[in-house]
Amino acid sequence: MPRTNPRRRDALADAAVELTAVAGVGGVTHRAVDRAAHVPIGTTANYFPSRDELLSAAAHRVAEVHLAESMTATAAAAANQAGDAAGQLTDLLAASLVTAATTHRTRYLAIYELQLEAQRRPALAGALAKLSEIAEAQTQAMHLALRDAGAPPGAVPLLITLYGGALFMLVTGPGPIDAAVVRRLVEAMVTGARSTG
Amino acid sequence: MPRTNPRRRDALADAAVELTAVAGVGGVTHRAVDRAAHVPIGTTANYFPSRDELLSAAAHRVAEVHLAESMTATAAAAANQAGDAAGQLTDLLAASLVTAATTHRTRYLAIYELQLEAQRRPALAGALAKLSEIAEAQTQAMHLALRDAGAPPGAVPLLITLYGGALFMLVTGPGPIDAAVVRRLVEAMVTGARSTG
DNA sequence: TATGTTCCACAACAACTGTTGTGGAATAGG
DNA sequence: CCTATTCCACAACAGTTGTTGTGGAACATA
Repeated sequence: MPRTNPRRRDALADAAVELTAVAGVGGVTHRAVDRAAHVPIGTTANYFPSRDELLSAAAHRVAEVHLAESMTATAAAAANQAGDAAGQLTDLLAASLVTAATTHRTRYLAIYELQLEAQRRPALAGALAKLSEIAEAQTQAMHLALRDAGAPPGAVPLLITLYGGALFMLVTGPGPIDAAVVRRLVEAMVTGARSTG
Repeated sequence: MPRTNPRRRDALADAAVELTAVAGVGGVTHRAVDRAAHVPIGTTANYFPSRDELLSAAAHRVAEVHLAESMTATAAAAANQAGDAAGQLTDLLAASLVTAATTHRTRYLAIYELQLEAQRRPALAGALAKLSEIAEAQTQAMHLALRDAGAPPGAVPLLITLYGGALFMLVTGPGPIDAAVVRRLVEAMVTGARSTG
């Protein structure tokens, strides 16, 4: 059985993720990953014998990296907790949106590519499901902030949907990211979510 | 020069759009379109000599069909105009979201596929730009309704972004479309957009 | 050192791709 | 009926794909 060296595995999966973003799902082939990762032709095919496994590995990897990064981000956000809950939530989400749409833009492009491919590839859908779980678990702070701000239950999943949708529009949209525009967007999202009955 | 019979052209482009939705951009090949449209192998290659032209034709076609349909929808919506502007807008958007995410789901899947492919295919980006123009022109009624409801300028593009993002989440999300959830989503969007300063 | 096991580089396969060219059918003009 | 032009079905090309198999290197164990 192949696929044994964990370091190589992750490196190949990372290369696959990057390839997904810059070349699309269609550009993710065993040989293309080999070239991108500067390993001999055939290596990727040894670690991920089928294309399903290759794409699922990319999905798992992107979830793994995302989880690792968001844990530190949450810790930092939890550090400063004072006053105006809704305002803090707005600040947090606006900053999060901007960095997601700029610094991590290629990562989300890859995620969207995989998300669409998952429509016709059940194994990929399973791998991507973990990403949604992360997003939900990630919003414990959001729960508290909204509860403090007097929002009804059900406001959190609503906010998550609005946030995720806005991120897609920003990432795939034409223009550069305008922080002021993002700020207004988040204000509208939070206000709207709080007002829901 | 090929590509002459307009009816055949549209039929091939339609087949390309459907293929984009069910097989992804990567599945849209000359021969695959031939098979899907039940025409002899080689036909699509005669009408759209390069892959760029083929995908761009699919984008143009999806915009064309979308425009034709949305014009009748707008006419119907403009028919009943009375009272409570914001409430009417909410009704209109909620109904629009539901049909977009259910009846026209495959169309939007195709659009998202093409949108991502356009990131690395300038010709496609140009073809898709017309879709955004349609969406903006489509919102004259939205402008009026929001103005009547005392919303600030800039609320309309904000609402369009929220709407487009929510549609993506609904179309690519796992579960079926729940009309009540969509309703709450739209209420939050409209409330949020109106409150923006 | 001998041995068994893990890992990997490479070859080979059939199938599919985009693109281009060509010959003939269909059609229109006279 | 003849001719010229438009349209299209098909063949051929070199290249790439997923997948599988194989032989040997590297390694640990004894």
